[in-house]
Amino acid sequence: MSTKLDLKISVDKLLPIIKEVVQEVNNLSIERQGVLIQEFSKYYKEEKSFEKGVSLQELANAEQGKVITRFPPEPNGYPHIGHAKAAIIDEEYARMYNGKMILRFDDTNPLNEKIEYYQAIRDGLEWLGIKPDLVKNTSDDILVLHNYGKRLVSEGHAYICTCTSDIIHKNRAEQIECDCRRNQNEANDRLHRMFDGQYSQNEAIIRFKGDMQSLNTVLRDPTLFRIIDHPHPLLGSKVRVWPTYDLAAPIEDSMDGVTHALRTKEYELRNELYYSILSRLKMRSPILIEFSRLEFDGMPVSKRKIKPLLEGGIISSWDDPRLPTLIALHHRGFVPEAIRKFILGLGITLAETKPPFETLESINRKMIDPISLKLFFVSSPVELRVEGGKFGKIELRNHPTQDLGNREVEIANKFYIASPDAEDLQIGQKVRLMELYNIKILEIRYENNKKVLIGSYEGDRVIQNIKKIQWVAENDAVEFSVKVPKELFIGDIYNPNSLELKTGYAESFVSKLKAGTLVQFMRFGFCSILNGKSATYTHR
RNA sequence: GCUCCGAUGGUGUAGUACGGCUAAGCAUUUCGCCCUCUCAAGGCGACGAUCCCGGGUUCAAAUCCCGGUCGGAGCACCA
Repeated sequence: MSTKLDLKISVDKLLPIIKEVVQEVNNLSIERQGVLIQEFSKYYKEEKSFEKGVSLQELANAEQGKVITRFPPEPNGYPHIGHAKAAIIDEEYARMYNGKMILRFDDTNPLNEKIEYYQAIRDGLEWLGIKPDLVKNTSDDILVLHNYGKRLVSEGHAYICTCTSDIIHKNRAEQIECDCRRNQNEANDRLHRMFDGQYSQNEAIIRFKGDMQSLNTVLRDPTLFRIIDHPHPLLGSKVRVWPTYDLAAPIEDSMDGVTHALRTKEYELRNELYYSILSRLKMRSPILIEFSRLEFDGMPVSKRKIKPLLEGGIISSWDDPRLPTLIALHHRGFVPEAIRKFILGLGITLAETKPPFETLESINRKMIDPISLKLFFVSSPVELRVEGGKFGKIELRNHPTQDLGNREVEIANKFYIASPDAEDLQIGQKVRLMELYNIKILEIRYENNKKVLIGSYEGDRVIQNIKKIQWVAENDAVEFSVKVPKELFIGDIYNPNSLELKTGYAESFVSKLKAGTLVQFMRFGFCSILNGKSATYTHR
């Protein structure tokens, strides 16, 4: 009815009829109602593609209220757009089925984890508006994991291998089982030594009895535990025997009740191992689903590429606007709703592609347009003197259609306009100073080698079809600069011109704004305020 | 090298499990027009895909089968 205008108009006439029908239906038995619903549903085909791009396709074997997903980042760096994809998909599915979503820090390698990163990931998720139903660490379960490992060994599904990594590597390639695997009678003894600290790092590992003949090399007796003598950010040096991802992930997922475990597609080959470990342990197995990684062209996500730039001082921090980290996107002026909509629009695909950053920008632009203060900034300013114009205080609107308040500006006869505009103007041309008045260019001269435009006041009324330009009053101008991020990498190499600095004057009003305020500098672009003197360019 | 995965307009995707309703929807980009005190937003429109290639099955294939090509991943005591 909401889409049929004629019905809408005559709603008061329809109301009695509607009430009658509702009464009639309510008098029927529940069974009868069910039968009728079935019948009627035949006439109403589901509109599948309704609001496409904002909802995910159905999950296999998903029951309302019973779906549990999990987002398992390793706390080894700042979360980026790739993490956002995984986390948003996990959360969206949990929400879609009225289920639960777990945030699990997969912190099983003390060499990589840092306490700082646990927090950075939490902050990133919070910004995205993701509230996990449970937050835990894989390391919380370290003893349980040890027990499962011991069980695998004592039941003959795993063994302690003391071969060198070279030998292991070679045997894998040649599909040969080593003696460690074959001597089951030594297993228990070795097991004790493993956990009693009698082996040193690199001396022994626990390996899964997979299948050395398998074409899937992951199955050729992969490592389940190794010894790492390095303090863990949460457990210190108490623990030396650490599980690998291959062991920890399936057990944790199974124990946590995860029904649908989503991961990126580079894990595809490990699915067989995952299921195999759980079945040897006779544990319930989640459904594994994979999707492609998310990365932008020229904006690498990999720590391998970013860390050198950071360490070399080329990039000063993880929130540099050229980076795809969540904190960078945030500080640059992207809103979390835009990230979510963008990611959901991508869907779950196995195709390895790099979506256009412009699409994200476009979504964001539409979202921030109504909430951005519309202000003036002139880059590479050129002086403009107006004869016959008014002096004194005037009020300017902060947004043409939204109520975002006004600002007061004191004007005189001197202004600055942006150099690209100044270059364009011809003598005799009429142009409007936005929100102020019209002028005519009388003269273009040079004073001390600097261009100065002289114009005359030509009335207040808005004239169609003349150029409208932004301006800053001379006595209201503050020096201002905007950082404009470009592609960090071109192909595989660092782009030295990836950060451009545009300098000029902005209205003094900007110095009153809090960091993070979103503005649109008219005819320049959307920006996020950094402080009273600078901003970061969000996008055009 | 071996194994696995993928392949729809410039880009990202929908559709592909149950072949016809789709010579293919949406978004983005680009370009017009309208609106507008912005180079933004909004409205309208246009350009743009023989659905990687070659065979086959079928009355009918983007959708099924076979064989290629190209791209990605794995072959870690990382996750």
